[in-house]
Amino acid sequence: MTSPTIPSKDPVRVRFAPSPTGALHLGGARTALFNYLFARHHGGEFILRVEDTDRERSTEESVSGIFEGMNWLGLEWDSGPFYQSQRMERYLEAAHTLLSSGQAYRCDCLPDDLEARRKAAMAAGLPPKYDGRCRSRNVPSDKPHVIRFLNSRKGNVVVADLIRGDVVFDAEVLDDLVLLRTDRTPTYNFAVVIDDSDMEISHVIRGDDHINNTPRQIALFETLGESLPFFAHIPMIHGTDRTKLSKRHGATSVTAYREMGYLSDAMVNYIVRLGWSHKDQEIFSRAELIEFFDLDHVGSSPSIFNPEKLLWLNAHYMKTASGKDLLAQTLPFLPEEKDPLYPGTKETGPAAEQIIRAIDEWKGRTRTLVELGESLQPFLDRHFAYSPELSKKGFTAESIPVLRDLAVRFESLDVWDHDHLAGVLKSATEDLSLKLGQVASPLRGALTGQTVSPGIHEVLILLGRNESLSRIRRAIEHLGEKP
RNA sequence: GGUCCCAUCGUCUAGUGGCCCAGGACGCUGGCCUCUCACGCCGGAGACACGGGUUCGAACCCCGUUGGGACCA
Repeated sequence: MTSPTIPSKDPVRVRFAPSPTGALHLGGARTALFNYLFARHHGGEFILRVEDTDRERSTEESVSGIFEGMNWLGLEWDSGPFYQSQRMERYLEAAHTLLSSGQAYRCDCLPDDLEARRKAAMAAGLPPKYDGRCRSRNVPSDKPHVIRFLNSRKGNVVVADLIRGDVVFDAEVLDDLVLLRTDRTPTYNFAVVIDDSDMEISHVIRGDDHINNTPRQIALFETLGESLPFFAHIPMIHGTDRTKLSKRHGATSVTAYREMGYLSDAMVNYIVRLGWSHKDQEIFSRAELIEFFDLDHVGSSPSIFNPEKLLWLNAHYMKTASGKDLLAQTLPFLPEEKDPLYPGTKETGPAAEQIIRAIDEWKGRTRTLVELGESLQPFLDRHFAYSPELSKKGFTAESIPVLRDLAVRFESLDVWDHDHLAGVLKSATEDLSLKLGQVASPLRGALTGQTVSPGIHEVLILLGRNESLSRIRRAIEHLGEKP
């Protein structure tokens, strides 16, 4: 790779320009993130532009989905959203300016004809591009027609890509591309160039699926007399089968990951490391990302989405977050409790403190908010069910004496804290000639209905004396009922 | 089919001619810790696609091959 002295074109103005034809997927989110970080790093401006000229495929749902995804990831834009659909007269005007200066012309070739001629050219071993028939035909403006760019570019067009180095295209393969369709709507390449130059974009950072469009756009910029932005084409994100990420690779929209219990910070940290690196560092705070991010360490080969690593990052962010910070994000993953142990489990509710403590005990053991929500269940609901796993682990009628013994000791314990509880368990263990596990395990079953939980002392504290005792009594009853 | 891009452990990557018989991370795996499950800690297996050059020296530079991908059709 050639080396990039990253030019500092001042001021830095970048844009994220999604087509609202679907949700914000991982690749789009990463493109948005790179643009955002580049802007923040250089103190520039991050512009959001919605490329919705394709009225057939663009939807309101997609637009709001994209905004929602960006908001969730914390990618705040500084200006926009601008909609191409609201700039139609601008494209029309620009096309007519080119027309009157002789840099564009009307063409009324029919699609079928074009196709036939293209095939003929291919058969003759020529490139299948537009043959320029209408260049000098002077098609009258009252006939249905498209407006074509009169491409007079000769030689090579080189894209001085900040990531790939010089990418050379032969101008011969460039077409007289359509600027305006018969229905007066602009084509993608035309609208993009008009917008990028009107918005004075300094750096075009986009997926490399657009690199083949770039020489056409450059030819347009030049004809328009506009200075070129810098281009940076970032590699794609592929699915496990190494093809472009799409629906068949499972969840692709970023908001789907929010619903699966992923944290925004984890998601951002994961996608930023796809194609970008900063030495050996894996974990980045938002501030570090802004401080370190630049284009010189963006790689040029495509990467494959790896859900395992995302999961690991999510677990990392969960265990390092405070229970307090996790509370609001966790609440949506708790079912509506019918008989909450802690009433008012709202963020500001009276039980918030209790929930936070439970989250703090659990967050290091679960990898997503969904798992966290499930794990919290026995602590929120006094009508939890006993897991079928329990009896396999020795939670049987034989546990009754141990539980009875513990109940007596707990009733007379004066201070309900970690040290005193540990003391009780220790003496019970010794008096009964058991191992700690043989006491803790049935107790865990009685208190949570589960075979796994945070440390047994923490569970006792979380539930408190009354709830702990009532659960122990209930367990004795439950086990006694067994034949 | 045409144009363009890409190529380091399974995956994300460090590496910009000597520091590399290639480092980190996820995953996998052996162990320690331990009341369960996690976490954490210590260890292990695991890669420079291939072939030619250039050079005293190449993962790094050049050419080709192969493989993959994107776009257009």
